Formats: sequence, C-alpha cells, structure tokens
Amino acid sequence: MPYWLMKSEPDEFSIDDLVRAPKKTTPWFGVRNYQARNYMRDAMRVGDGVLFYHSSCAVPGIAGLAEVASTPYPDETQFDPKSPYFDPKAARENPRWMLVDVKLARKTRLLPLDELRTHAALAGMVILKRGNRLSVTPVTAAEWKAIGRLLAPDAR
DNA sequence: GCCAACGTTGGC
DNA sequence: GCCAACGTTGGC
Repeated sequence: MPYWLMKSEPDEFSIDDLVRAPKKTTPWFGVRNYQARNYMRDAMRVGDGVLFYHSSCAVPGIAGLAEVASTPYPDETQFDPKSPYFDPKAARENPRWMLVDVKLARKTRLLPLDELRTHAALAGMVILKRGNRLSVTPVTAAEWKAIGRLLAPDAR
C-alpha cells in the first residue's frame, strides 16, 4: 500500500511547520495507537505518498502532499519524561513506539473534509467512515489519484 | 480471557 | 463544550 493519510493537529504541528522544518522533513512523533504504529513500522516504504491532514481544527482537511522519507525508528518522545508523549512502559532497549520521517512534497490549498465527502470516488476513504479515529490510514491508488486531480495547481 | 469503566479522538 | 465511537486498562 504505497499511499497514506496522516493526521496532525495544526495547533501541534501544521503544514506550515513542515514547510519551515529543516529539509522540510519531520519525524512523525506522538502516535500512541498500535494500529497506526504498525502501519509506520511494518507497511510504509520510503517514497510512499502521504496526504497531510489537519484534524481537530476549525476546518479539517487535507493541507498538503508529502512522502515517507525514512525507514522506521524509535520515537524519541516516548523516553522523555517531560514530553506529553512519554511512555513509562517504553525502554530504550525495547522501544514500544516507532515512527518514520515525513517530507513535504508541496503545500496545497486546503481540501476540506466537507469537500472530500462530496466526491463519489472518495466515498470509501477510511477517514470518511463513521467513528474513524485512526491517525494513520491507508489510501488507495484510486483515491490518491482523485485527490491529486482536486489538488492540481490549476484546479479550483 | 472477559468485559465494565475509563480515557481519548475529533467532528460538530 | 458536547458526545458518539472506539481503544485501553485492570479486576476478576
């Protein structure tokens, strides 16, 4: 599965933070859900496409395109007692939380959740399913392509 | 290993 | 701020 959607709360880390990041790359820290971790640890490959999604904000939606930029490695924040993501059960010799680096491809116009819902081609997206809370979800090639069209530089 | 209680997510 | 949905925890 070479395409993914990854949620971030813009108050915490936004597309503009990624634009400003060194090498326009960030470790995708703070994921504390096993299924989401497993996608990063077991399924992602360098170069996979990523939809950068803003959640828990005034207008949730896709804010940019990115790509997986590293193989998996331990999330440092799990070892830091001062971090909100500290996990007392994690140990350096036995890390519990793994992440990948995510590199910006380009910031796009905001493609709101409301708009995603209007497109039949996107009706099956995991993100649109009721009760979905997973912060990392697979995206199909067809969905990726449809979103690419909606986000083409000359698209509305 | 079950499952009730609890905590978190995230759209609204 | 509300609350539905769902994941995790912990007593048994």
